[in-house]
Amino acid sequence: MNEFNEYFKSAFTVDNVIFGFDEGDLKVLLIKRGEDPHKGKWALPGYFVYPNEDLDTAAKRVLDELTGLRNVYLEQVRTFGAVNRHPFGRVITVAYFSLIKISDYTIQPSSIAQKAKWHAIAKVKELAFDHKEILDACFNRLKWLVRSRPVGFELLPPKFTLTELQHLYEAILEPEAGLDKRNFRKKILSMNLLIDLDETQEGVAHRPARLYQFDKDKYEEFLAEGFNFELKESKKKEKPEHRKKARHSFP
Amino acid sequence: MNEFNEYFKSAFTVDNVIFGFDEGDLKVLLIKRGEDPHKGKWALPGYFVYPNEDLDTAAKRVLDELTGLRNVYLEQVRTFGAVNRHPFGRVITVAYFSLIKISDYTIQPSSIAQKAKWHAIAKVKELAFDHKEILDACFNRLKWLVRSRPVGFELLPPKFTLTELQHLYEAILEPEAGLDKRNFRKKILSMNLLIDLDETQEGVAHRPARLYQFDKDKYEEFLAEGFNFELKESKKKEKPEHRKKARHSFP
DNA sequence: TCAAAAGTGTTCTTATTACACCCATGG
DNA sequence: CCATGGGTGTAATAAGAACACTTTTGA
Repeated sequence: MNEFNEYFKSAFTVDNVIFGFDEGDLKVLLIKRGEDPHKGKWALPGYFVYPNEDLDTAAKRVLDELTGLRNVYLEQVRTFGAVNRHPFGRVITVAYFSLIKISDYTIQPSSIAQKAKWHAIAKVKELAFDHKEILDACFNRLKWLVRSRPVGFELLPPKFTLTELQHLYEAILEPEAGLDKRNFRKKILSMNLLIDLDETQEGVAHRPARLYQFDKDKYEEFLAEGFNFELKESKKKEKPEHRKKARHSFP
Repeated sequence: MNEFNEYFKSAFTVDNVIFGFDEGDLKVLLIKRGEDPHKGKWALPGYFVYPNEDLDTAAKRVLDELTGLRNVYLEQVRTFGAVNRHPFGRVITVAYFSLIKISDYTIQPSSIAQKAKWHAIAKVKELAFDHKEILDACFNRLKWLVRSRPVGFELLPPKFTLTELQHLYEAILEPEAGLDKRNFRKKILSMNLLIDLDETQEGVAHRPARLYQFDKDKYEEFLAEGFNFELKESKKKEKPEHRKKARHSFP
């Protein structure tokens, strides 16, 4: 085992891209770094993995300390390990993302949580370390995920309107021309994963929308069989082109 | 920085699931371990990541030392880091898979390569460490990948018949009833990613099949736009059921 | 009564599926 | 001449895309 001692001088961290949805924007929770390296820059919440801690556990711990939330959607995405990515030595980081309901989030008393702030994804330009690259990778994974599994609900409050749901999908998928309202509703409702609560919004200056709830039980049933949660972008405003020769539209 | 010394006592490895396709079976290249731990068991090829080496580079190195191949399809899948997965200490491993043409593979002179052998995926039941779990994760990723990108060609010799291609897809996707020959051909050919070589097989005891080649240039073009490489299982032999209520068929 | 968003169906087009027979070769 | 796998087309069905007007509320 002596011959391997050389290799036992590295460390690894987890970094967590925590997604939320609010005011029509997809957001990510970032920490303003109080110390070097990268002091003053925004960074993903993360920390070293303890010697006796599994990777998933570490990711949950980071999330819990920051938001007080457990039992949320959390998934490993990819590991980033460029040689010089961390000034302290060889540190690779395992990237996770989680989906939380911003309405459930309350700032925790921990010092780190005091420095946390939600940022609209689209406006995040630069982050500490290689965190921008990590954010992009997680955002891409989310784009894929949302087409294959109904995880969107993880980001919405328990009761929501179809328009809110559509806006969430638009915030994630960023279709140029938006999604077609009628087709979106048809597709979503045809999945039978929504419970119509027979309630409506109150106090809005327009016709109040019906409220729905995600039917988690029915979802579990479907998971066994597998199903399609794809959503395609409306072509409405597409400039009249001489119709692409081949339209193998990978979603 | 002292406060972090505690964490710089770990190591990480890469493990590589090397897929090949031969005799109608999807195969994986495994190494028979010559030393403890897990002496005598089959394991994925892998090694510690050198202190000054990127993760991808390490994965390529492992592949190169074993097969002599470079410039092959290689992708990171997931990182496995259970606390006690390795008896030498805390070692997490970054899993990769690669797709190679078995016809290009020649056993390398290195001692490790002498112990390598191809195993049909379906027959691999137990592996050293958590390598079976890693293999399963990579196989699942491949199943997904093959539906979204035309990577199947990475596993075939430069010239192949449509039936060989179909058998490859069946080996990966494992559809219960096989794929429908006519629909498969229609779909594949409609993608315009194959060059008809205007050659045929020789020396076969039946009508010789046409040979095709993958059109890499055209693929690069398509990549810009995105496209669909999905293939669905034939329902031929499905027992006559009262037609599933909802058939959101996630591929 | 106005502004603002909710809600709702139909038609057209495209993709997917199911399905059965003749063809070319070597032995 | 036979065994083996190669090769081909069509019709029915399902899914996706385009598209515009009426309704309900608060201000």
